[in-house]
Amino acid sequence: MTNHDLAELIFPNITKTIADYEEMYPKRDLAEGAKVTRYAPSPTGFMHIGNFLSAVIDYVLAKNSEGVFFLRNEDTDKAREVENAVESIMKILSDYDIYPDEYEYSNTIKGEYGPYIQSERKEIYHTFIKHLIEIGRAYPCFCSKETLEDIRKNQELDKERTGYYGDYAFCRQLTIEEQIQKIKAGIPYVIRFKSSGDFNKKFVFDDLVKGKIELPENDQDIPIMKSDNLLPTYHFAHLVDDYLMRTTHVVRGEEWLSSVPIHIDLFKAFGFKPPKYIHIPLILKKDEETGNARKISKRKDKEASMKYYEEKGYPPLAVIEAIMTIANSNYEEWHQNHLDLKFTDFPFSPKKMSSSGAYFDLEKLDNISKNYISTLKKEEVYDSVLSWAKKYDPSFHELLLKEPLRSVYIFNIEREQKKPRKDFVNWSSVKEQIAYLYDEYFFLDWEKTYQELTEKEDVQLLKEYAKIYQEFETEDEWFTQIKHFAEENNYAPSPKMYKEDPTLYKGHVGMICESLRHVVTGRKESPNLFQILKIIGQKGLLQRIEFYEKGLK
RNA sequence: GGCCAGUUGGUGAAGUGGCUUAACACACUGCCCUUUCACGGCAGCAUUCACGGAUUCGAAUUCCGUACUGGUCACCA
Repeated sequence: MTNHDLAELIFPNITKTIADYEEMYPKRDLAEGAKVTRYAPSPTGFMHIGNFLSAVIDYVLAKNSEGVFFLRNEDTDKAREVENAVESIMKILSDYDIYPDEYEYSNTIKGEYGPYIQSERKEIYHTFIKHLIEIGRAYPCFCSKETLEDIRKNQELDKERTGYYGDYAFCRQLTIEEQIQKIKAGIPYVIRFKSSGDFNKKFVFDDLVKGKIELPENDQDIPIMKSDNLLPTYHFAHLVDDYLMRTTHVVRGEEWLSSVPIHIDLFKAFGFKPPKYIHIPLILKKDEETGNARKISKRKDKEASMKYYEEKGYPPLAVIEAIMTIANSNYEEWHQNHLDLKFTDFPFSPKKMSSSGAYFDLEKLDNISKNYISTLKKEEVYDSVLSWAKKYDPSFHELLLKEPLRSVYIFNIEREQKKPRKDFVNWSSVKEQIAYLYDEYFFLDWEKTYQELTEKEDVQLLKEYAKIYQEFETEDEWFTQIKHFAEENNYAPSPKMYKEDPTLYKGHVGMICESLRHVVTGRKESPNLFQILKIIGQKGLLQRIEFYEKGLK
């Protein structure tokens, strides 16, 4: 009995060889230096911001070098899979202007290196495993979950390293006859990789972010094929897929760093050259309870999901800017100097990436987003708010549709100037910012409208002003009039005059403006009053003053 | 516990032996501008790079040790 017999017993239907596949998936015909990257999520229907970061880096790396970026569906864990996961991933990516060159879902396939769905690559994996068995580098393991658990407990008790290695690798010592006999007896088994390393020996690994790291050699006989569905584990799929798909750069989270020895051992067993690795830092968050940094969590942190940014209505480019700043902190500066270029043109450098965990700072994102929105044209703002509201605020959407001109006008207040206002952080905050201009919201609820204000305004004075209010062409004219009005009512026409001798006046013109603003907008701050008054007109002004007065009692 | 990594201000960080009296951005504070808020302008905000020791004429930057933090140790990726 030989390894060959064992291999034939386990994989009787596998007739292709590794060489066959190498021929089917030849070296990619790309220019020198072109990078082949991939985004390889498991289809759980949830995109974590850390995964998104790696996808963005993958994409930039590929586009930057005229390489290829492909999407691979890692669906070997059938228990966690959700429907249409790939479509939804493609959708999210496209929201951010990221388009994989190669991908596959339902009946659509693009690219020559597929299938891009792991569960459809079973035969390929089996071919590689069969080879490993034939050369004596893989074996069936019949240990039950309970046995494995026992081994671990004993190791912990003896203060030994945990795992399936050395003398603990019981099934490694089985003879081929025993193995064949057990298989024939129908005992379930996994296939394990026969490791070749010595844990006490180190090798140097060059990570593109972290630089040279000394790691122990791999002596763990890890499972490479699962017993129930005969699909490979991550480690083995990574080897086969990234080899055959000719991936040059693997971008993944730092949590993978500790499995690098396994991957290197695996590549060595086949005599393949491993890809370059870019282990990106984890995205962290300060834990409220402990005050320590911790990995941003899917369960606890809403901002861990890319869905959050869509719901809040952050413009995709603002999110990209924030993400790119984590990738390379000089991104913002570069972007400022190259406003005409896209993020894919950014010369991302793994070396410059911080090697410690990064915080995704929501405050910073707000700032980036505010700045970005302030540069948009009024129509762009209108369109964006409209499409956001369509999904997340139907009544607001209706209103915007009903009054497009008025809305666009409102969005344009203090926009077309050198330094535009920065009132809008994201689309979901727009309504609150401008609600006072819509009667539908303003007259809804007195308490709510004036909740910010505590001081009582001089209604009589405002009524007097409303009487003489007229719509002027220019702001200067308008302001001259209100100055006169101030003087007539014993208010100083400028704050300076008032400051010189406050006893001479009841106040100054600025105070009248402030009162006006409070009553008209219900807020302590608002854009230019002149323009607001223009929008609501004298009638609107009177209505608002009366509304305010009524609610005072 | 083993292995690996990280530790620069309120925050994110630049920085790889002298050009650093530590860049930039966010936040914060003050002043100025202004009809208000915002925007903008100016100024302030780490005598110091977790701690201890070593190498060196010279260290945030190299080495050793300590502490703390994180990751990992699944038939999950």
